[in-house]
Parts: sequence; C-alpha cells; structure tokens
Amino acid sequence: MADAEEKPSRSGAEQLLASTLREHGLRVTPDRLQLFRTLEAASAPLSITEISKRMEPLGINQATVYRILERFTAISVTHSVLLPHGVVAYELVPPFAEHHHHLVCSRCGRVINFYNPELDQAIQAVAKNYGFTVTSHMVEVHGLCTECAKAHREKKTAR
Amino acid sequence: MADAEEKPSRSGAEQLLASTLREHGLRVTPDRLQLFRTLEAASAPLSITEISKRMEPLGINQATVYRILERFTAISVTHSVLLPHGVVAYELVPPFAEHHHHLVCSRCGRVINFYNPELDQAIQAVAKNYGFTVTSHMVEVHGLCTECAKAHREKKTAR
DNA sequence: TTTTTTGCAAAGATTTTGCACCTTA
DNA sequence: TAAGGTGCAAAATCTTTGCAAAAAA
Repeated sequence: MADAEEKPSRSGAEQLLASTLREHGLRVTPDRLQLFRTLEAASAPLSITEISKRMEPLGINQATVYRILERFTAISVTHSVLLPHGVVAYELVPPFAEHHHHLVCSRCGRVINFYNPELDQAIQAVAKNYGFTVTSHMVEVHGLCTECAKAHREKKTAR
Repeated sequence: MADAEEKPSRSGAEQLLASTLREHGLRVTPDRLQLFRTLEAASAPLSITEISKRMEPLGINQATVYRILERFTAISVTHSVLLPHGVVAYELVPPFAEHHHHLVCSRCGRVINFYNPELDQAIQAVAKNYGFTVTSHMVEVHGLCTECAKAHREKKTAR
C-alpha cells in the first residue's frame, strides 16, 4: 500500500468519495483515494492497463486495481466506456465528474468531452416511449478531429 | 471448417458481404458466411464467447472466430459495443443491419433496438460544432425495461 | 497455381482467487 | 476487535501466433 507519511487534506470530491464508500460499508483506503485521484487527473477515460501502469509506481498491486475498479463501478463511482478498437476504459461518473460524452479521434486518440442537452433529451424521450427506466447512458462518437481530418485530406491530395 | 454439402443460395445480405469481402481482397469462405449469419440471426449484440459457443458446433475454431471478427471489424462489417458489466459485444453495422442504438436492461439483459432521428441530429450538431468528422457513433442506454422496473417496484413494496 | 484462410497447439496476456497479513472504523 | 482490504503467487481465462495443411480465386 502507499506510503501515508503526511495526511493531505481531502478535496471536496475526495470527501464525497469517502462518504459514498462508507455508505456502502466500504472503507476509505489510501489505494482507493489514489486510484480516484488518478481518474480525476486524467483528461480521458483510462484502460485498466493504463491505470495499473500509473498505480504501480505508487506500490499498488494489479489485483488491487481490478478489485477497486470493480467496487467503484458497483457503487457507481466509475463506469466503463468503449474506445475505438474495442478497448474498455474507465472514468468517473457524476457527481464525481460532470456528465458528458465523448468525441474520440480514431487517428490520434484524442478525446473531446462534450455535453449536449438536446441529445440527452432525445434519449429520455426514446426511453419514455419504451417505458424504459434509464440509469445511465453512454454516447461515443468516433471519427477524425479537425487536425487529423486536415492531415488526412492533405495526404489524399498529395498522392 | 463447416460442411458444405449443399450450397444454399445466398441472401441479399450475403451477396453484399461477399462483394465487400472481395473489394478488400478477402475471400468468401464458409466460416465467414456462417459467422455473418450468426450475427444476422441474433437479436442482440453477441460477445466473442457467445459467438464462439455458437460456431463451435459447426466445427469452427475459436482462433478463426477471433480472426474473422478482427477482419469484419476492420472492413466495417461489424463493430463492437459495450454491454453492462463491461462486456464487449459485436453486431453488424449498416448496410448489413439497420442503423440503431440500444436500450439494455441491466436486470434481465434484454436489448431493445431503437432509432431516433433527433438523437442522430444532435450528435451531428455537436460534431459540427467541434469540427469533428464522424465515422460512427454508439449510444447505449442502460436501465430497467418495463417488466423489470415493475418487478423492482413490487419487490420494494413487499418488504 | 498462387494467395488466403483455417486448425492446432503453444505462447502470451489478462483476470481472478486463496490465503496470510495489514488497516480501517 | 471485528470486518474489510491488500500483496503475492498460483490458477483460470482469454487472445494471439507460428506453421503446415486445406481452400478460394
């Protein structure tokens, strides 16, 4: 487990994580806080491999990463999303992060977060129509970001 | 490989698959047709495990299933989607299947396909706003279907 | 006949587990 | 102190690969 010489003050999000864990009878441990911070700091969803890679230097075991992600997902602190090439990645969900969706560039891998109320409304409308009770939804848009689309056009012109 | 005693006439979709394969310099084989038919017949996306399970009785090897799915996805005959619990599943994409999204019941696993033009428009609007060129998009809505929501309410009332 | 595809089995990765020891509450 | 959590290493799974035989074009 991680060294805890100093006990840094917890941010608001960390306080919220702590109470959520306790509500579910789970304990607040340095490893869980650390993994949470890693996801908070990431600008995009992270694969398990990537998370493990970042946790290892902190002395956190792979098996622990699997176990924490499983629990975090069970209590809705995180959820998984699908990146291009069938890669599963994890990220925080509200209220630990703002509700959003992704535009993922399949060329450079860049991930742009966005939120569009009309889109969410359309989903609600569909669900209502089918008598479906929504607990979560995921929208992943794949394609090319501006830069890559430009590079792609130039490459085509060049040949 | 599968027994090919009789050579059944190919459906329109299969003809299309055949020409798509040829366009990409790939061959039309019984195994590929079989996997294609399996996805066509499925009412919901199938995990690799599920696909393998259905192919095995037909004498198709697991390694072959992996290889075919990889190629099908590369030439956009299939794509992967994420079901609840982080399970990756495959399904056909247009023009091999109609464009649609999913409402997935996390209790009974039922999958309802839907299509909503407003939703697609909202995605296009967002993409345009970010100068993003969309090649594909995926919308997965998780929650409870009517029956399961009802069962869930009754269970709560009962206790 | 040439080029792909597939089966098989081995090699590699990824995940899951049991259990003893350590922490949190 | 009781109930969890974590490290470690082994087991179980899942994927990928090399290569020879079989099939498609």
